[in-house]
Amino acid sequence: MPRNPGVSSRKAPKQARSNALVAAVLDAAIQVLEAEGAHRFTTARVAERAGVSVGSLYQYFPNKAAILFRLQSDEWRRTSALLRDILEDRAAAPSARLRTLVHAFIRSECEEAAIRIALGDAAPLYRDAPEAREAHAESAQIVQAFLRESAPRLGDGQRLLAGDLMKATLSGAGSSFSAVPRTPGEINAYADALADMLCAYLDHLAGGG
Amino acid sequence: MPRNPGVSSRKAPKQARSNALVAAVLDAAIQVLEAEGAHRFTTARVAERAGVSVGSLYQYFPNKAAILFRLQSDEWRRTSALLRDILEDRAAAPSARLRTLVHAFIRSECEEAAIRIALGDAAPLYRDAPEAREAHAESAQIVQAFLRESAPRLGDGQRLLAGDLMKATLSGAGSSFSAVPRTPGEINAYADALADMLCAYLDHLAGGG
DNA sequence: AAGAAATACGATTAATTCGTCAGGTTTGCC
DNA sequence: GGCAAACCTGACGAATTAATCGTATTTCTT
Repeated sequence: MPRNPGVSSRKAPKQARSNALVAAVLDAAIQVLEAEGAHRFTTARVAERAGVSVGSLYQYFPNKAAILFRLQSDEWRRTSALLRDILEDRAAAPSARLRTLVHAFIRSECEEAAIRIALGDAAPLYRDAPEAREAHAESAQIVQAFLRESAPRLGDGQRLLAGDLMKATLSGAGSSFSAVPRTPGEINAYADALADMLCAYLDHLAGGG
Repeated sequence: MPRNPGVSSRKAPKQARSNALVAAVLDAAIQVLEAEGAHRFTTARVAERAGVSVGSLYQYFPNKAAILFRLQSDEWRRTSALLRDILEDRAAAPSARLRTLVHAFIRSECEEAAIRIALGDAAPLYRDAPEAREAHAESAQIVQAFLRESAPRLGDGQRLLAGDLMKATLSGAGSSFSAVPRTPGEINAYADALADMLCAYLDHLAGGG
């Protein structure tokens, strides 16, 4: 779709003010995205909100997509950390961890729904960037480790498949659910139902694999 | 986001040539979407590909979003029909129907992946149209009827929740899976895994509900 | 065949957008 | 102070786009 001109930093900031500028730009980007939507997200608006000039912005981001990619990238990193923190806690039973994860994930998905929706709308702009692939690999590995522990009798192929499916289910059900504003009660009930489903599947895998 | 100017037909075609024109436009729209992506989907390109002028196009569609909404609407109708055909066939056991549905759905999702991805990318343009709401209600009702039959002991609230969850899972897992090209073998394996998961959940609902 | 209604055309307008570049300003250092 | 590197600025060019409207053509009716 749009070109794929590399989405990494143009140059690294060296002085304090340029670091502050990059931070201000990213902050402003979130605000613009949240307040105006993906459709009105322009470098000019971001620069204005950040209190800098477009020229400065383009000194640290090669194009508009790079800003969006950076935001999405940070988001992915936070999600990976969440996965790791919860799924690697071997003090709790696997199904309990899974349930905790689902609740935490759905809650966070709903809290920042506006940003995530806007970022999703902008996905066509950065989706095909080569830098995007590795981001998913990390969370996939965490899920694999979890499955290796909680369904040890599963073959490698089956485990890869199951991991992909669980990841897709979590993120698909999450974004579908958070597309409309939700009350805390709804969030809890939905997360419980989703946890029921994933736990039932985990049992199925561990048992009759 | 973009205005919400109503997305219904501007006027109904009355003569044969105008009916043909509308059909040609819709056909061309699919081709443009598939060949160029949502990002390059313009009324001018659609009109050119259809062999008509922009002016004619705007006589039957009030704006660009209306064309996209129409395509998505047709897609939703086909999916509803699929749901109904498979889930209402009371000759087969519920879990068998569910498995059949998952296979059919995932296969169809992969067959027309390019269109669906492009249509999804364009979703911000028509998502907020009031006409969109009722489209989902129909498929929700079909799933509710299925659950009323296959998990009769479930309370109304639980059933609504479970139905939403199953719908979200199906479509979320489907679009996530079809985001990359797949071989028939992969499609089968994934559909089986997803069916396993949904069937395990259905058992859970019917049993310990 | 003639008038009315429906349909088709496409140049044009007004708006928006991305990203650049020539030149000014600040910082750090001797 | 004075110099160079880093940094900042914002007007501007080039491109794209959605949708209109005055005019021309076709079809229907009588």
